[in-house]
Amino acid sequence: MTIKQISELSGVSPGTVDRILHNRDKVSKEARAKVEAVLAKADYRCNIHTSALSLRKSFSIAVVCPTIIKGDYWHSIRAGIDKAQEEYSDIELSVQYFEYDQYDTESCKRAFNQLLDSSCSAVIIGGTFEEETVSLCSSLDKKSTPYVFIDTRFDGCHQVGHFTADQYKCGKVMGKLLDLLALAEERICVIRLARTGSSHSFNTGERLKGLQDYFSSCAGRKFPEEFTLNLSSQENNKEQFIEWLRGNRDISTLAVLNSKGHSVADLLRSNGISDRHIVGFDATDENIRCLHEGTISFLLCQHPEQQGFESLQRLIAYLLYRSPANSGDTGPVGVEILTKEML
Amino acid sequence: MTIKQISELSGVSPGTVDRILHNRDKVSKEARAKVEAVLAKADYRCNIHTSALSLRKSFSIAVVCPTIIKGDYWHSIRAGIDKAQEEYSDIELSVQYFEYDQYDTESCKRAFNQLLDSSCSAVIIGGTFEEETVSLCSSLDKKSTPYVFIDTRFDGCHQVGHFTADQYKCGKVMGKLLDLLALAEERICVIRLARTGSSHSFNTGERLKGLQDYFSSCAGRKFPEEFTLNLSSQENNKEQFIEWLRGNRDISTLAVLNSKGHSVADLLRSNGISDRHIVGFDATDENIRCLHEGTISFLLCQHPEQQGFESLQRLIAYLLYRSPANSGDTGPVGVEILTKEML
DNA sequence: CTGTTAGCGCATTCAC
DNA sequence: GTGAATGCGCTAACAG
Repeated sequence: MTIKQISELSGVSPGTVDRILHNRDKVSKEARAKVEAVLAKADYRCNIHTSALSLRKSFSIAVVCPTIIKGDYWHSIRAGIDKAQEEYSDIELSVQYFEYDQYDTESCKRAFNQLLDSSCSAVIIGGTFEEETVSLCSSLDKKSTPYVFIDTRFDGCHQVGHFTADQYKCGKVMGKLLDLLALAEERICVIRLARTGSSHSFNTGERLKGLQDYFSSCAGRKFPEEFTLNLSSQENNKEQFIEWLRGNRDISTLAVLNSKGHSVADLLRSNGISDRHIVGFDATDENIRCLHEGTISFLLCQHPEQQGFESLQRLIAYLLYRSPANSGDTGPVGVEILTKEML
Repeated sequence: MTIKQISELSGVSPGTVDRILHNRDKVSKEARAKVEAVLAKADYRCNIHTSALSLRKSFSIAVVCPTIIKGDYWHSIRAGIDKAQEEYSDIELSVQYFEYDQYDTESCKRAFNQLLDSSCSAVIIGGTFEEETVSLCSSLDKKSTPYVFIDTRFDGCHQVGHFTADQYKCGKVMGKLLDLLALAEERICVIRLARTGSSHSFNTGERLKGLQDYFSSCAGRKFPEEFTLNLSSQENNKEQFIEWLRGNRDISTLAVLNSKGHSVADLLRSNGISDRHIVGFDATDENIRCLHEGTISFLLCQHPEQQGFESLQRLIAYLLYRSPANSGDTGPVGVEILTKEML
């Protein structure tokens, strides 16, 4: 079913049909009536590719995100974005990255300002710092530049889409895995990694909530305890942790709520502790290595590639057709459990 | 980079460039040299959509598969095929299904013959019966009709692609889950569902192998035992099974190697047995219900939708461009672990 | 307000 | 052997 066919069926010109479809210009009531009558039963669907071909618009997409490190989370997201660019190669897209140090607010501000100076048609935001990100969004709103969120979301923004896993569910699933790994009388510990800045706070918070809720509804099991570990500066904090583990052999199972599971795994290994289970997040190269080695038992993964792909896909649809904002969840991307056996 | 640009850069006409790109006609050495020089550094990639637009070919795809039941495995595959058809809606595709009863060789033969009578451009094969499928493939080979396999594969065929999870790995993963669910002193039982016909034998065989290999390398754990359960005819076989379970309370964990986990779960429930764990395959509606109810602990899932999507995508690429056969694995689709908490 | 036309990238046909 | 012309579905600009 093409525009031409519609026009023939309704006795008007293709131009008019196009005008009605994209409610571009003023159209007479009669013409509209005739065309819509045909449209009602014809299930016409616009061919996005020929449409783009004709529009021959070119879009520049900006991506702001934490520094992309090979084999890391945002590296996979970029892979997904690349794939989408490939898939829609008939649409002229240029993608520019603005990376920032996720532990440095100033670097983030700088990246955001650069982005605002560059003229871009749409933005993919991988935000870390709430205040700065919200401010960025309101600037974009003013310029009516559409944007989507990946991984995080903040309230009070008008994003066109939002791509992330359901972190609360992730936490629940993690709870179940921990529950399985630890025998009834053993203890579970959630390791909170101290970090400069408020990074990932929303996601890890949701995960913790899910985890706790799992254990609340779980009779006959001690509630997991928490340990705050500082991997960066104070050496003695690490040693304290190791000592604590040595002194509490019944702590059999450790949860790491962000992608740094490998750091904990390596720390244990370098101290000759090999009788604890670790469950972590994200299939980064380092974490995969630990899964291989057996120092991590389970990894919970989002689908970063899919997130990247769908983000760009969403923006393209929006740029071409202003298709409805769908600002809520865009079909929340799922969680995946990864084990050594799957590698 | 367009054909026109290439032609300008190399000082020939677009027609000639096209001839060279698709090595269609005889082209003079000089022209070829000039164009290939430009091509070498220009990384031209044909725009599949405009290409299809111009070719305005229409393809008819045939799908042969076991009867599609709503909420079942092949239903999801069809969803993926539909999605691909949507995504490539600029290419005129008609998809026709030939379903057969997977427990009835004759019905399968009938479907295969119908398929061969219908003239189609390519085939997606969800085979069950080896002999019949191999024969179908050789008929298709003779007509040089390309085909891909979903879910199963048989040797001696010349498929253009093959979309399935790695069943051996699935088995290993299942082993790990069973190992986790059952306490050290408890026993694990693999339930083999007796079925008419040789259905799914390859897949379940691979799964069993993986499962066994997991436990071989797993010290201090009894090897899982097997029970062959006949759900269809003999009532006493079921009762025997229930009695056996009642008499062996240390059998805490049951594995079902195909998608019928829900049948076992329901059987236990209707007999008031609720202290056993079940691990099964495939996220069918029935299995999902059991996961919800808590009667199934884990489901291992392939990505049937993705398999369907990629199958059609692969065929399109092949039909349009005879792109290299890639008859091996086409990036084996992964396995996924599903739990109640993810729902 | 509406029909006509040209052109996007590509493949084919038809003159040369 | 090769270039020019045409049309696929769609949009935009222009002329009525």
